[in-house]
Amino acid sequence: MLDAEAWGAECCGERRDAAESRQRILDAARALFAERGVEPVSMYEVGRAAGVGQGTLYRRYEHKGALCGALLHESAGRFSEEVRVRLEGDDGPALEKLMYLLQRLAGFNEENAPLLGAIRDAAGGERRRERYHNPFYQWLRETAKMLLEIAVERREIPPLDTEYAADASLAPLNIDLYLYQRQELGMDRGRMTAAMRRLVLEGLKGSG
Amino acid sequence: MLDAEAWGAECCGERRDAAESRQRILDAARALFAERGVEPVSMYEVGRAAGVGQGTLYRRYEHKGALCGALLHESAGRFSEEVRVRLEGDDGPALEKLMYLLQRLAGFNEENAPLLGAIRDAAGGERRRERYHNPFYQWLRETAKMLLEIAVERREIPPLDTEYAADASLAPLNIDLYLYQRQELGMDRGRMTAAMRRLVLEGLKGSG
DNA sequence: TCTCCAAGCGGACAGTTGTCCGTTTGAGTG
DNA sequence: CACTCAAACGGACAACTGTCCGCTTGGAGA
Repeated sequence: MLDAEAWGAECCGERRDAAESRQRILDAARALFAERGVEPVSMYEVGRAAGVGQGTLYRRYEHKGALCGALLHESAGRFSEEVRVRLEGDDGPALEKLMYLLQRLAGFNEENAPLLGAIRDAAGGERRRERYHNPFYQWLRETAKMLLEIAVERREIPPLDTEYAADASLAPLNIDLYLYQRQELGMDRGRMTAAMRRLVLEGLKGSG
Repeated sequence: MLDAEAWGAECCGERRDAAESRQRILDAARALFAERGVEPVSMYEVGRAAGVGQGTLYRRYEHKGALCGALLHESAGRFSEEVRVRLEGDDGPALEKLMYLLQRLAGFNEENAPLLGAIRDAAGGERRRERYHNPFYQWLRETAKMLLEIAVERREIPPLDTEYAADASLAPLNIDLYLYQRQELGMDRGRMTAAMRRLVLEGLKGSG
């Protein structure tokens, strides 16, 4: 499960001054991001606006991606909880549930595009591994894999490499491609959902 | 077609001093990258090693991604040429040809991982669009789309949204996911190829 | 050959990231 | 309350990106 704290929430035994710094950083970031968007705001500015030194800022959030992750925490928790509830029931085909996951993920991309973009940008160079090696993606991956395993068990689909198939199913929803399709290519959500549905449920060779 | 120059080769009417600078920059970059890897080398260092000022360096290559693109030029040209030749013949199913494209792309990732990673890293923030809006990806995309259209025409597969399907087929081969699967998850190429083949040729529901 | 100027040059610079380190402080313990 | 020290603080700092701008130069035309 994707627990609280997964992507950078408050830790537990925080000293009072530390908690206050954290809150001031988050408030300042929220305000600046709301005013000017996420991308053009630097960590330097956040620190200045929050009235904390560089050391304090980076001690709490070691890069902009971590800060954005913390801001995304609530939204991500809601998302994973809603998905959990829907998947819990024993009703309906597992592939249908996988489609639900993917559609909800598209919605999550839509709602949180700027923060997700910033998180992605921050995970470059020596932080490349964090792009996939993070609790949120791990949860997506495990959930998709589980659904595919159930689908195989129930003979909805023949056996296949569920681990690879999970990554492959999620890959078209990576934030960069998603934004490219939406903003540059002008695809609408309905079209993308329909096309994705076709590919997931029928594959290329499906009955159309 | 992916022409020369697509990703940043020499331009045509270059002044002699400019050509010399460009060559020195490329030589210095190649040497530094070979010695220490791509990621930890900064543009600043490349400029210093090449003996050119910042202005000259950035006039030629406006960011590290562009420099890496230029270094990749030859390899990318070879790749697209080889694919072109294979696809030219009128023989065999279009889906087989799509698989060929994807497998060769996996090989391209493998051979050029560090440069591709650096290019990706450089395309963040206000340069997000360049991640997909570049001649190389456009060529991949158009090629995949064309093969899917042929497959539909020839009744290899039922009609579908070829544009979306092209992006979706290429998405699992994005360099970040590819490296994660290879390096973090320890998947081997054979497994990935087999799993991809299954998904492309049969879809999830295929005859297994 | 001389003139001219667009193209090219380099280095200073502002703004940023992320680290380091000496100083301060909050919260347990006696 | 006084003591202690790990935790937290802030600001200086080195390194880097990308821009700007005044100076230089290759090469085209007279």
